[in-house]
Amino acid sequence: MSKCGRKKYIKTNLRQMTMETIDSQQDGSIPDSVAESKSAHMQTQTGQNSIPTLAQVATIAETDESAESESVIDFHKRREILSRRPSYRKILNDLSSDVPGFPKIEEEKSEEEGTSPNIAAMAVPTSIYQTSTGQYIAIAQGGTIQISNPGSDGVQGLQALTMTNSGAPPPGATIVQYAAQSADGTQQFFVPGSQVVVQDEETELAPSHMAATTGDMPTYQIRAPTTALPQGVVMAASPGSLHSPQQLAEEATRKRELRLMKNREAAKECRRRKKEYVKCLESRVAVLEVQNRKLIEELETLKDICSPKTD
DNA sequence: TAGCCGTGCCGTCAAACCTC
DNA sequence: GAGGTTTGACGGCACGGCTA
Repeated sequence: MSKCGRKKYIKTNLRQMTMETIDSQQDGSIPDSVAESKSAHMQTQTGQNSIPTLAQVATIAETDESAESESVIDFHKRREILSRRPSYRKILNDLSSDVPGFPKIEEEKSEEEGTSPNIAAMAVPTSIYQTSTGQYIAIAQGGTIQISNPGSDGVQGLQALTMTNSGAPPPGATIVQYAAQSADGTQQFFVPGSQVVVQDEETELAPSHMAATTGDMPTYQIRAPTTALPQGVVMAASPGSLHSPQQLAEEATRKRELRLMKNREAAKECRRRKKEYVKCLESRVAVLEVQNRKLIEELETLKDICSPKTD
């Protein structure tokens, strides 16, 4: 196993165990089948070159069963337990409903509500957000977005970025998805159908996401479609206008690019949520530890009060 | 200083999950 | 059930710390 694979395997196990711990906290017990499958999972770590999938883990654990009927039942049990868990947001919101004051991952606001769907809403009543890079983003009623750099004090000195993100795009508009500077997500720019957005050659060499991660903001130009398109720019075409196999291939490529771009952004957002989720769990652990200490102290105090009576 | 190791982040794929 | 969303898994890269 490569070092990378080893690292990821450890991470995977860690998460697996963490999730089981959470479940056991909620249920009050760890199911036997989980423990079994976990041990099977751990066994594979020492002598195997490949990382077992959940199904493989279940299969490995299954071989240990003596009774066939039991193994079938356990297999399904394990499959249920090891099957995909609810999203981080769902888990966290479930937890937050149990524990008052526990932070919630906000449901993403739809665009008509005036907030960018990919900016973390931090349960602040005002429409001012801070990105992971420290930038402040304020969203005005009219959909105007203002951005200030972390260097400026608070939200003062905001610079207006003329952009509307409410309502439906105008008819025939081309939606251009644009990777923002941070991993906070994407913004959509509606461009009239007679024009296209072209990334400048300087930033074109590296993909936009690379520029985003390196901190170099990609720049774009709006051009007429008659001009030669640089590499990497894919024009959208209406499905009815496709005739030749080449056009079909281009359409397929365009769809694939779109899908990859969306998934790229989704993966970023998922990782952000995961981090937030882990942070929330850590803070919950801290709170519970404090509670636990207080209860122990209280118990000791009560013991002290009660003990003279028994003597 | 080169090599190794651990860690973090990213893009992609695939499958589970969700919504309509 | 189709299509979109979410997330686990994987490979790759970059970077910093450690050691011979």
